[in-house]
Amino acid sequence: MSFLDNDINQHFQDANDVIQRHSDDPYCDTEYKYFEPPMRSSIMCCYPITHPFDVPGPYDWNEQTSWPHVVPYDSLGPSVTMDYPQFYSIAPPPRNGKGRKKLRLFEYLHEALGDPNTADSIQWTDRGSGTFHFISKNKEKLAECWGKRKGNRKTMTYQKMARALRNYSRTGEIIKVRRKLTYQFNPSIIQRLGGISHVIPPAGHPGASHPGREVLLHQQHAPAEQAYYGSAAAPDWHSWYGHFSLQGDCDLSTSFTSSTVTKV
DNA sequence: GAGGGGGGGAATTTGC
DNA sequence: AGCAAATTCCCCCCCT
Repeated sequence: MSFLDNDINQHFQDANDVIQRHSDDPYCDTEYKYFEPPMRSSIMCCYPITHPFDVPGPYDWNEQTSWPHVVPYDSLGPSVTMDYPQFYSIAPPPRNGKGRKKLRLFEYLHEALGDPNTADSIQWTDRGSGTFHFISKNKEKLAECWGKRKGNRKTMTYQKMARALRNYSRTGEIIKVRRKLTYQFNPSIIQRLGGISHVIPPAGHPGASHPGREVLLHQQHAPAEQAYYGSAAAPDWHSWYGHFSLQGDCDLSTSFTSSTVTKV
């Protein structure tokens, strides 16, 4: 168990505790829906998985050619234009909540991704790989909503929210995908938040135990889709990370070869 | 050149 | 009080 995993485990143990305590709260409560963590069942209902191994995951550590293609950015449904005014009617959060951990941004984003009401602001690009993107038109609304939920003094903007997201690159909780407004969750984050990413780096896998390495994935056909780390030290779960790309721009099975990965 | 998106340094604020 | 996380401000770069 890596240092990162221990830390994340602690966070999610706490989150689960809270979820258990509030399991009677209706997730569909529009006024306070973002005050409380979503019910586990609510999250899971978004991911109709009956068995974790029924669904091929993108993070098969041994079979690099087995990853499914992902949803093309351009093929996103018409939901991006849907209007859900209730989503933004969110009151400030209660201060000094006792026995409750601070809501993390990635938790909020994951929550938003599981809520159809936020589909006009944030959507899964590929749920299986934990990749999501913001809708340019409404990303500021989501950011504003996040700021309100946190009770910030000033209005949250996408730029500021993105700054926080970039900080996640250092911890590896979320990394930036080299595509506009697109980010990717660490699979362990997805799994613990109730997602479908079921593949966990094996105990002996470098991604589970050696933080600090950096990787730059050079993909032959679609450099614009590269996932990459910046200069900051990032955890080395780059195997799952580097494996990701987007259908239509890059063929995973052909692009990810030993010769295409450069360790910086 | 303008605008949007992205990256990051640094200081500050906030909550645990 | 100390720390982690997030916020805020700022500047810069790249791309279209």
